[in-house]
Amino acid sequence: MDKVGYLSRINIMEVLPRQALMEVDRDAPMNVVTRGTTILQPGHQGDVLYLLKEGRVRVYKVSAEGKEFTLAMLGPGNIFGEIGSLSTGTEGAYAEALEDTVLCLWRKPDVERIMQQHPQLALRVMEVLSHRLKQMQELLGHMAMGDVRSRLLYLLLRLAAEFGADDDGPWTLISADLTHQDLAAMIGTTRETVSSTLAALSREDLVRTGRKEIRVHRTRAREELEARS
DNA sequence: TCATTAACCCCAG
DNA sequence: CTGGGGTTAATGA
Repeated sequence: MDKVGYLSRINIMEVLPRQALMEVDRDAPMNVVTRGTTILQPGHQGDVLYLLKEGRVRVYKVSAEGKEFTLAMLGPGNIFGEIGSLSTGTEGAYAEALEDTVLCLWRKPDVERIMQQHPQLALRVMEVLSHRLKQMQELLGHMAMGDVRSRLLYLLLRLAAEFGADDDGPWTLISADLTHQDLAAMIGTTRETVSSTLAALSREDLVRTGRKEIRVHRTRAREELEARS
């Protein structure tokens, strides 16, 4: 796919005409980072917006004791970074490339110029960010109130919605290549607890686990979450 | 209820 | 063979 073609698949870019996309492409050259690279660090995030074209990026914070908490997993089509007071939620966080990743680095003056010329883009950004905000608020509610069991169920449902592939009737396969360690970092618990909680959920036939793969029964899981909260 | 510790197995690199 | 990942059980906050 050509470079402009790539750009048009970035969610917020859908609203731009081709000519504007070419302009963005000129301003924000492609950039390849290898798996494991730290893209963002607390404190050092210049006025840059990153457009994620290929690969996966994990956004996380580190506690004083050194424990990591994952804020978001981003896939192709997403944006992240900060320009001035326009924040995508990465402030004070790390961003790490989970695989070899292709992204564009879009600087503040260029972003502002395009936005002034194409107000639809600004509106689109607002939509994307407010959707993200809503999700974070929902997540926050579940994190603050629930026990591990319901936090995990909620997380699995969200992952199923984002990375899920319906394969077997009501069962949804979460194809995000996540370890128990990763799941633990997303709900603020430990590997062992995730493991035994998954085993328990599996006994109740709410999830099915195999080597490196997790399937969720979406309707049953959702009912369970409603019932117990 | 859950974190922690620790011991174990499995498997891919 | 080594290290990462998954599982289970005991203990104690």
